[in-house]
Amino acid sequence: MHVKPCNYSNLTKILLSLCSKSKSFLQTKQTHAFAILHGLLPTDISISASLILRYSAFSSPSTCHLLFQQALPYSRTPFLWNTFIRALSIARVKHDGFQFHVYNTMLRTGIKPDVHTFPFLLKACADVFCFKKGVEIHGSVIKTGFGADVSVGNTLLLFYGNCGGLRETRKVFDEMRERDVVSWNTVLGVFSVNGFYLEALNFFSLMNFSSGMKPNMVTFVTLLPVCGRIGDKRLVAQIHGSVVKVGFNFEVSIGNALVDAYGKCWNSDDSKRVFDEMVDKNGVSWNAIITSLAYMGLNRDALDMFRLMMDVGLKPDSFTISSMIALLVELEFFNLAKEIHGFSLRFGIEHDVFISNTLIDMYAKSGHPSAASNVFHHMNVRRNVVSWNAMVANFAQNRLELAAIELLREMQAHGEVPDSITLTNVLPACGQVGFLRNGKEIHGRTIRLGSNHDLFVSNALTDMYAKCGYLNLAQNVFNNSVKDEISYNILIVGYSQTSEWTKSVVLFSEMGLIGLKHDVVSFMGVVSACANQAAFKQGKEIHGLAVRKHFHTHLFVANSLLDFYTTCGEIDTARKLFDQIQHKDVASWNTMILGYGMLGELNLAISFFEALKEAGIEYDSVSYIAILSACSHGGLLDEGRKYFEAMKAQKFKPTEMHYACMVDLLGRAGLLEEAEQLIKSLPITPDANIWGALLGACRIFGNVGLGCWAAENLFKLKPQHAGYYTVLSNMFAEAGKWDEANRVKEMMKLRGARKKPGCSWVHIQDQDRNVKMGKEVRGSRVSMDTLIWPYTVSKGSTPWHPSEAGKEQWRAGAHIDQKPVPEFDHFYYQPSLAGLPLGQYLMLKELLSAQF
DNA sequence: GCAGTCCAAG
Repeated sequence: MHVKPCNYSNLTKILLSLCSKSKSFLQTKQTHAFAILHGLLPTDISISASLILRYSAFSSPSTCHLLFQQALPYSRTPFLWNTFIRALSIARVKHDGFQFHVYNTMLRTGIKPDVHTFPFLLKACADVFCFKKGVEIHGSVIKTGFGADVSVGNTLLLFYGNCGGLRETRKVFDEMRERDVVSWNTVLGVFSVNGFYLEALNFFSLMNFSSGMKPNMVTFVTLLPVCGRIGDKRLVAQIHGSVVKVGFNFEVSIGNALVDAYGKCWNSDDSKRVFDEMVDKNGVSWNAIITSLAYMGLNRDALDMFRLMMDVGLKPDSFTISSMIALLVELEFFNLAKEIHGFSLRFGIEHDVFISNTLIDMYAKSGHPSAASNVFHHMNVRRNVVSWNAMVANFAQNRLELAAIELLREMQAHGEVPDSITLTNVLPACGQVGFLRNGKEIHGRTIRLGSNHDLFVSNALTDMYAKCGYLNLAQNVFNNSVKDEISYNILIVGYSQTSEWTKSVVLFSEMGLIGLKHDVVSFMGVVSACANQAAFKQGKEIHGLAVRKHFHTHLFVANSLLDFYTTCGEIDTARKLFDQIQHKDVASWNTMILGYGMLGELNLAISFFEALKEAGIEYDSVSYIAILSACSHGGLLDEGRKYFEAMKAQKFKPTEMHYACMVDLLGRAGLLEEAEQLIKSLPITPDANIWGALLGACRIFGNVGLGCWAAENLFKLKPQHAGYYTVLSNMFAEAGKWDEANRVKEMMKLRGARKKPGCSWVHIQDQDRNVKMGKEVRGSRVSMDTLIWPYTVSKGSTPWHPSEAGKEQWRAGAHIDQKPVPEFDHFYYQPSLAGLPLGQYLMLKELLSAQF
């Protein structure tokens, strides 16, 4: 048998081509060692070049550099230089523009660039959006006379197209001496990726009908996504016709593009038909049909198609896996998504930036922020901007706002440039914690980035300002942007919690007038606006509208209505609505408990709380706030203590709000010392609500000493809050200590604390009357958000009253002239429970009022 | 040359 003499050079080349197919780092390293062992490396430049390219695929620019340096100087031909430049681009050496340094070194060494050098350099510029460098290289192209070369011209087109200079692209195209089909396709692609879809279509007809250039397959593959983007079914069908005419319809890539394009214009029948009729199918075809179905919202069909793909015995690739996980996250099938991830591990395709990104998203959306971080930190592929964005979203959506804001800094330190999606992700975090300064900074950035007119961005900005309590700034962004339903909802909800609540109602009706549809959030916002101000008439009208439009059955809207009727004192109506809600959630129950507590129906409050425990609904810490506040309203000391102990015995950790309730409960029962002890032994720093409760109690019982202590702490926390000064001053006055009383008033003036005039809307016998607050309001419906303390008189249970002296004064109405009504944001007066936990809302309010 | 990941109101 004749054995061919072994040619190690050829063998290495074969091995390298195998490495290219298997994409195995280990094999590449083994081949590298093999080449060194057989003395091929410093001399054989074709092997050096191949290895450099192989390593570039694993983002190892340093190894590429080493291989290049090891190559003997005389063997460094333009070919090797070009390969090195190209490898650096593939390895994505972005930050330092090392390619250009290499190019300059090449020129200095006396090597003349050849016809391949410029395309590689221009491609590098296009990839890293380096406009200045590209223009410079364009200059060298002209100087060296390579401008006439069609492939150089084509990369120039690509460069100018990528870096956004559409005018320049056209100019280069028009000035090209020679054009081939690639030139036409490149411009077509440039139009397509930059969103100039109509221009792309015009350009295609120019090519097809006027230039005499015959479109090739690439032309159609580039054109079809454009048709899909435009969403024109007839256009896709037309292109489909042309494709059939020139006989490209049996090509896999054309079939794939057709499946996708039909899907994008919501033509599921033709999308499926093209897929079924494809003679040749590859993985892309299956991915295309799966993503098309998912795009059209046919999630179940997409899932079935994935199963079919597995049944046929096709191996899913990273495209399949990432889109399947995204699909399952959308369906909230988190367990199934994890299973699919397991699949990908088995197939060894988890090292993909797309898969990692979807995994981050999956864990974030399923409420496992640390698992998401874990994926992020252990990614063994290069993170891209989407990875960072997903992480920012992970933090922002899982109540780790500070981490989200911090990550924005960190990503820049890692050389990643935030895009408009990053900013839309951080903005909610800024709003959530009331970081106005950071929010404004980001606003500035969006303007510099030119993305402030992006609907997502402008909505996020509006929301951020609204959440920070700057409705004027929110309105400003709103006025200067395009608006959709969400923009309106943001402002409706934003105004609903303020004194300008009527703007919510105005925006609500304006929405209808300009043809935008109200949705659940619009109704929720406007009802809660009415609830906050006890605007009974408007609220009832909107309730009527909600019924007509069938929104009243939606849980969130129903909860807002409950809140509305309870704050308006219409507890019986609230009860009727409550009974009609089919699937009540914990907020529905909490609202009722708080409502009954507020109106002094203590037995009902307690029986509702007990019923909630029985109902099999997971009650939360807000439920305890509601029942504790009911107990303190009714002076039910023992019950309150019992519930507080029961709560601690469970998994609930008492928050500031719970302690405030307890201080209030003890204080009103006259157990001021015990309240004092409780505050001193707190495991947390007492907040304004806790001190406020103590101050209120001291005021009732005329305990000036303790009251001073509470007030001092309040002054530290909220120096601008007029209410606290007033209460303290009045306490001194009642104790006959006029000097001290005046001193407190002086202090208040000095610190610039302003009092706000108070007034309350009382509805008596369906008549709206604006009355001065403080009158006996027995049996009427009262909005209590401006009262100093809740003054409720109930039938049926033991009424609780302020101290006799205080009561007398109250009855006489003497305080109306003497005492300004302080704005006192104690939690009783903010009974907005709809949808979200009260505690959180108040914490936010607290943060919002903090000075920056 | 085709396909996939991240974003706003509650």
